[in-house]
Amino acid sequence: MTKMASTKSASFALDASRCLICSAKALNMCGSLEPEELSRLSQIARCESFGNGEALFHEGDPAKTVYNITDGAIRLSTSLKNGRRQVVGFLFTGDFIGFSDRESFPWTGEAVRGAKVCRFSRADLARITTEFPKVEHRLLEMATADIASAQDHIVMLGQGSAAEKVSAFLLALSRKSAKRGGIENPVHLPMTREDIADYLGLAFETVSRCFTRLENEGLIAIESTRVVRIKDFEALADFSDDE
Amino acid sequence: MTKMASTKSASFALDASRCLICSAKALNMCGSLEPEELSRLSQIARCESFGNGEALFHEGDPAKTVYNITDGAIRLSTSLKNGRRQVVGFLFTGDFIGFSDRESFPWTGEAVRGAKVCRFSRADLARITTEFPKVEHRLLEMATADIASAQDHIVMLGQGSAAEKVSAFLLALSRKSAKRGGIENPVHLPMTREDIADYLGLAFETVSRCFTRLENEGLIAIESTRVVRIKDFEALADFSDDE
DNA sequence: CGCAACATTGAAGCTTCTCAATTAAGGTGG
DNA sequence: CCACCTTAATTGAGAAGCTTCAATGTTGCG
Repeated sequence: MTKMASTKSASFALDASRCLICSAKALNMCGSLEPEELSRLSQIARCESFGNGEALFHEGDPAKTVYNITDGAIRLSTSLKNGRRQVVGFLFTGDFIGFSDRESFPWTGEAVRGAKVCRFSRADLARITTEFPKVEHRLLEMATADIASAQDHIVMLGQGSAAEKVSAFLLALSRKSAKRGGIENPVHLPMTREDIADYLGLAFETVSRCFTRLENEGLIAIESTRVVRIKDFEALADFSDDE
Repeated sequence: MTKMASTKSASFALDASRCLICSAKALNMCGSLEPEELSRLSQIARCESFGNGEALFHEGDPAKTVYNITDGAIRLSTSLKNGRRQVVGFLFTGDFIGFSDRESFPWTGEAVRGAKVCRFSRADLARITTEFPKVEHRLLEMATADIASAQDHIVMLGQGSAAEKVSAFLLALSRKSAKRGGIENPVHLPMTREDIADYLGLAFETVSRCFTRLENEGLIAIESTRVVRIKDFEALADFSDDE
């Protein structure tokens, strides 16, 4: 793993436009935060950057901080005694890291090909949520979205063949990208085949074979290793929980 | 499915001792609710009972209500086009149903061998959370627990052999029972082998074979179809993510 | 340019699924 | 209370799919 000591706590300004807790745009859903609330959030936030594969925190570290991703992608994973790894989730711009009731992080968080985050001290955030109920309301909304995402993951893992899982994964990535304002169709895959395999509970060779097969069947086009164009959304969707 | 028209909206009193939102005991974790808050919650709650296999709501129904389980177990599941079913979760006394940002329920909720719930109108609850931030704080805690539970489920689904999944499932059931004040060891299984299979992404025959094998290896004793005694916690735990 | 990490492809083996038959359990009505 | 009928659970054998082991090809970074 490339370990670049690239943490930059130097940038003081909170990138509010990309930080979902603070973003006025995101908060339109539930009424916007007052300037005072935004200001208080800015005071406790610290922006950091992480390089390719660099860890934000490790499984078991005391969970004193939470994060809001402002750019890039983060991989949450746990490793099991047998040496295997389960990727619990991929998080993208706008997503929140830190919904856990435990003293220490239940997963390792690593940047997938570079990422920027806003870091909050859990204690600071707790003080602010007590003071400003709207912030807590926003957190509950984000936790609810997290639950939906985990349940989608459960359905992906539990049902169907390897090819169905990979199809569902591609469609989910596409959908999530569109939802955060990115492009829908040439799907960009920041993660490796092994990451995808550990997310879907498959061997990485199997994932690779599924990509090849989906391309041969004309459902996708592998434009490059990390860019996949969906050629037939409906067929892929049917495939992902039909055949 | 046995369809008993057993819904009893007749009982007006809120069983606060078993309703985690309202339970003073549960709220000790985060400071207790004021009598006024409890009273308001009681006003909007309605207690209902459901018989064996009876549905509280179906996938796609407008999600106008949320529930808090006061007795029994509920199975949340989605069915896929190919006819297969994924059980997204089993919920027990104290658990909350309704963390979803969608207009309609993303899953079907059914009683597993009889259950009692407190039903709340989502709109009523929203009014109360606006008025009483402590209630929202409590909801966030419950949502966080839900996320942890979903992630445990993800790890169970993604990793290991069928026997490892079944071992992990038994240990998780035991732990959850102990956590809500029930017995830890002879694990009671309210659900069928098929329910377990659909939860773990296996065929029900495979689940059955795993029970038999775990018994033959001396790790468990099947006291009856629905009661399993764990004879060797450590071996089962090692087994569940080692071998 | 060269090395190291990532990805693809092939073949053999093994786990799980599917299909099928049998046994056990649970609930209903006589 | 027992017999019956339906549902649930167990067990077996064969087929399918995934994983593992192994080799080769590709990409990207220093």
